[in-house]
Parts: sequence; structure tokens; C-alpha cells
Amino acid sequence: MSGHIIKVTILDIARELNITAATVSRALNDHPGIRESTKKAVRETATRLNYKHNKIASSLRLGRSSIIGVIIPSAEINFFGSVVHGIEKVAAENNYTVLIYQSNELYEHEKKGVQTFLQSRVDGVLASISKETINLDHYSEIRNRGIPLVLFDRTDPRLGVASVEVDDFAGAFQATSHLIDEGCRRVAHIAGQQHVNIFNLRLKGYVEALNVHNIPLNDDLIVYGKVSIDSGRECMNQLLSRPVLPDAVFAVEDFTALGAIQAIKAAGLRIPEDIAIIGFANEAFGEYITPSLSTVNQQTVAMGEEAARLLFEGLRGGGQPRRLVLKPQVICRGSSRRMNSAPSPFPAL
Amino acid sequence: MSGHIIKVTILDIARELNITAATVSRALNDHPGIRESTKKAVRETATRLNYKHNKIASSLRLGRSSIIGVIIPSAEINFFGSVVHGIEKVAAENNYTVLIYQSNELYEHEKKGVQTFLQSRVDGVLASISKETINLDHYSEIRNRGIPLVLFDRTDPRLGVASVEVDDFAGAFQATSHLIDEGCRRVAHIAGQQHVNIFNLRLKGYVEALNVHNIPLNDDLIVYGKVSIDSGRECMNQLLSRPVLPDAVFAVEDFTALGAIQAIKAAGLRIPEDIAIIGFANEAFGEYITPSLSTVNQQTVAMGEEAARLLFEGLRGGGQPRRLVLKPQVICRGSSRRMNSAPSPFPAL
DNA sequence: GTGAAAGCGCTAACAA
DNA sequence: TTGTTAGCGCTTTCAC
Repeated sequence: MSGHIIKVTILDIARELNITAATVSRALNDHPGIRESTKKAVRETATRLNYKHNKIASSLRLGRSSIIGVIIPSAEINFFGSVVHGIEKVAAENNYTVLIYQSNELYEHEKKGVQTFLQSRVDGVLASISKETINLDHYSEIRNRGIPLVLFDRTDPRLGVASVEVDDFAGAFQATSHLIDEGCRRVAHIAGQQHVNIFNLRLKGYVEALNVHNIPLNDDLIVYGKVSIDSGRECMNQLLSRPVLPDAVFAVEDFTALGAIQAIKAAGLRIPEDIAIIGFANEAFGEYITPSLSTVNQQTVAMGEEAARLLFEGLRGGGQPRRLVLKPQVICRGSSRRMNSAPSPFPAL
Repeated sequence: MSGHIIKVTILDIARELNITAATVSRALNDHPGIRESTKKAVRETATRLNYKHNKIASSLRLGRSSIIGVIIPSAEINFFGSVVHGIEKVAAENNYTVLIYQSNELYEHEKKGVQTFLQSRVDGVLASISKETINLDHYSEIRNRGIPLVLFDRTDPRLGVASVEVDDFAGAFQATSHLIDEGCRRVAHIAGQQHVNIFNLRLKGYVEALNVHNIPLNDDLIVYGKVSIDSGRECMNQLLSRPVLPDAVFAVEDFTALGAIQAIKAAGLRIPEDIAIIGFANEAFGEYITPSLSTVNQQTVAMGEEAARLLFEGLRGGGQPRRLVLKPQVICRGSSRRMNSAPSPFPAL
């Protein structure tokens, strides 16, 4: 009702106790050379007056904000939600706050996010590069200003910064091998934009798995899409209209796989009996659809934690930027489990 | 390689042009009383020197941070991701940055988030109250400090602040009515924690729909759960073990519905022929599961936008806090569409 | 149209 | 153990 808000500063506390602001500041920061009784009195008075530390003033003085900025393509993708979770955990342990910026997979938004972070004087940046981004100058600027930068998942070696990613090559290799182990011989791949590093690596992992298993590579079994449900559906329809019908599909990620599943069902084919399918990323929905979607787990929370740890290493002046590679794991669910199913009407060649 | 980072301030620009910092500041802020040629020179020099506005210093001087804090239960729930999207859109239009804090549905985390925001001197707070939260003192503190607070989705009338929510009562009423319209007569409800306002309202909407359709309320058809997949499964199993078998279920939200679906399938019953089901929230997975999940759409992005607009009204010193109620819509999908399906083996009484 | 000067709230070097 | 003093970078009132 009073209508006016009194702002309490350390000076108010100081006056109250007949000491100086400097002593109050030291007491609140638990400075060793302050008498315990003084600290106690300060803390009590602070509570009584409803004092709240002014982080802005502190930041200006200290030259650091205790904020780390995180750029993610979209908060609506479960994967990034989990990663952020891991980041926040480690940030909290280090008394840091996390500022999140969504690029919505747009280069311009991403640049804007970086500018915002620089203006806000974040102490470090964690980022996952948008699919649209090709020019990396905005990220270079972060580095040039001496602000630690760590990339996760969608990384780029050109920047030469610390990074955490899953071994996409290995994940793709394992996923493809899994399909072959389940008895498939005409394994198709719905690939993503090849300028995105991880998508390119997944294609290479696919190719390598075929090689190792002595299965000749067939260009008719590879189709390039734009990594979305719709694109997955379209790509699958392309595959279905080609001379060689696949008996398995390794999709570049789960949403693409979902689109492919819809197309396969629409064509009246069975999963996994006629066509087995596996995705990548372990998105939440995969467990709930029918058949449940086999996929590759990327250890999302761990990724966030490790990325944040690398960042704090950088903040503490750690040496060389480190590149961490997490091991992915195939999660075998209904969409690719054929060994205990009815025999395929399209027996292996 | 140089190793040292030069921090450029407005003073550097001033020296460069033989003017004062005050003029530079005015020029950069497009102050009317500055000669156009001066502004141009300042802007050019700023770019040339790679000057970046120091928001921290600015905030300290101005007494506002141009940051709004958002507290959400979890970024891993699609719903909140969308709401945040809407918030960020409006925030960006107002040149504000968004700080996100996840409570993980924990009261202690939520309190911590509020403290962090107060310390960071955010100009306003948007929050969705965690399921665990009963005591609201931390939110009162925000208000007491004269910081605008707007609640969204999980609101509480006790706080008397602006809020945006969907009309949960109406949504539940419509969802239940929809099941009745599809021919169901033994409509069960898997309810949530009743101290959470929206869950209580959904129960009331369910009851009202039965009343309006002259269907007697049957306590055996209501079961109280904890709002999760596991809880949904358990609750559904309870319902299946009771004397009266339901022919439809209105679940308090989509994850609960998902658990219920799993239990129904495990019991060898068909959806929607034996038991129709509808959820609430329009989570992303609902579209992809089999059968696809009928649900209630909550206009998530609009909710975020409206919440942010209400906040900015508050920041501009708007009058009474307004309470906005968005109209929900039933989305009818496979899990409840019976009129064109095979006749139920459990005909209506 | 621009300059001079003060101050936002906090912290740290230096003094006592 | 505590006080004095200066300053982080910016904005704004008051002067000219």
C-alpha cells in the first residue's frame, strides 16, 4: 500500500552499524580478515533490512557478470532442453546464471544472440550452431574479445575452440551395423544437409559400415533431405519409388525417421518386417510411437555438463581448448527388431 | 595472437573525435539535440574501434537491467518451450533480454530462481508455479520490491497479480463433452494434485460436463494421480480393476494420457473402440503415437506473447493487473474418434 | 549543440 | 580488523 520501494544498499547497513560500506561488503563476501561478530551483525542487519545484493553494481566493479550465455537452435526440441539442463546444473555449482537465446535455426537470430551476449558482458558462451549458419564471424568475435566459447553438438572445427559432441561417425556406423545385424542388406540412408558437420559424419559412418560388412554402396539407396518430419516423408517416398526397394533405413535423425515411418505406413508396408528403421538423437517421442523408434542415444545431459565444465576450464584460464567426444549408444526398439519377428517377405539377397 | 583484449569505452571514442563522453553517449542513444554529423562520426568511430555497448554500466546508471526473468518448471516439456518462444518474441520487440530459470518442479529451486532474479535486478518476472509449491512468499517478495510479476498457466489467485491461463474449466468441460458426444457414457477422469489450481479446475470441468449431459457422477470413475507417465499407467490400472469399467478416460494432461494408453494396451483393450481417451496440453508426441492422442490445445505461443505483453504493461506503469483467459480447443485425433469406428463391444448402457 | 561533473552500488588497493 | 579513497562505464542535470 505504501507505494514506494526503498532500495537498501550496503551503505544503509553500514550506517545502521556505525561501520563503513567496505566492511559490510567484506563481511557479506565472507572475507577472512573480518571479525566473526561483525560478520554476524552485518548478516543479521542485512536480513532485517531486506537487503539484496546488487549484482549489476558488483559486475561492473569486478569486470565479470557471472552469467554464461547459451545459444540453442530451439527450446522446443527435447534434445536441447536436456543439454541445457546439464549446463544449468554445472553453472549453478559454480554460482553462475544461464542466459538462453534461441536462434530458431536462423543465422540472423544467432548473430543477434551473440551481440546481446556481448553487450550483456557474459563471461562465457556455449553454443550449438544453427543449421542455416555458414559464416562463423560472429563466433570469432566472441573469441577475439577473450570470452571463452564452447560448442556442443553442432560444432565446427574451423573455430578451433573447445567442443563437446557425440561421435556421430561411430553412432552412424553402429546404427547401420545394427540394421545389417538384424538381417537387412539393402540399407538406405536419408541424409541431412552436408555442410552441417554432424550430418556429413553420419553419412560417412553409414558408408563405412557398409564397407566393413562387404555390402556394396548403392547411390539409389541414399537420398538427401532437409531434416524435418516433412522432409523425411518426402525422402522416404523417393526411396520407395526407386528401382531397388530398401529393407532398412537409417535416418539422419528422429524427426526424419518419423516422417519416413509415416510414408512407409502409408505405402502399406510393415515396420520392421518389410522395412526396418532407425533414427538418431533419442527424442522423447520415439519411445511412445508405434512401433517404438530405434535410435542412437547422445547422452544429452552429460553433453551439457561436459560443455559447461570445459567452459569453466576456459574461464579459469585453462590451456588448450579440448575437444570432447562422447560415445553414442544404439537403442534398439520395435522399429528395427527383426530377429524375433516373422520372416521378411523380402528375404536377404 | 596478441593475447591482450582492449576494452573500448565511449571515452575512447570521445578522445578519438576530440569530444566528450557525454556527447558520445547522447549520439549513440540518438539523442535529438545532437548534430547529425556528430552522430555519424560517432557511429563510424564506434564501429571502427569495435566498440560494444556495456549494458552492465548502463543498467547500473539507469537503474534497470532490460532483462526479464522467466521461471518455468522444465524446459524439457514442449509446452513451456513454446510459451518461452512467445515470450522471447515480445521481449525482443521491446529490446529486452530473457533470462530463463528452470525450477524442475521443485519449490527450493523456484525460490533460488527468484533470489537470482532479484539479485540480477531483472525488471520483471514471468512465472509458472511449480507443482510442489504451496507457499508463495517468494513471489510476494517480487511484488513487494515493486517488480512486475505475471503468472502464466500455473497461476494462483492469492497473489493478485496479472496472469494468463487457458480456461481449464472450459477445456475440461469440452474434452469430457467430446467423449460423451462420441457415445461414451462411463467417462473416467484421471485427476492431478488438487492443490494445483488448473488440475482442480479440470476436475470441476469434468464434473460439470457430466452434469450437463445428465450422467450421474460416479466416484469409482475418478482416480487421483501425480501427473506423469508412470502415474497415468498406475491410475489406469486402478480404474481397470474397479467394478465399473470405463468406456472413456479424460486424463488431466498428455503424459498421464500416455501412461493410461500403455496400461489399456497392456490389458488387451482397444483404443478407442473399448476405451476412448483424451489428454490435455497438446504435447508434441501426441500427434505421433498410435493411435494419435486427442487433446486440448492451449495456444502456447499466444500464452507467452500475452504474458509478456501484460508484463510490459506493468513495466509502463499500467493500472490494475489484468487476468487473461485464453480459450482452449479440443483437438480430436484417433484416440477418441469412435463415430466412424467399429461399434464398441461395450455398448452404452 | 556540447561540456563539466556527479553518481548508480559495489569492491579492492592502500593506509592506519 | 577496519577505514579511506578511487573507479568500473555509462547517463543526465545543469551550464554555457
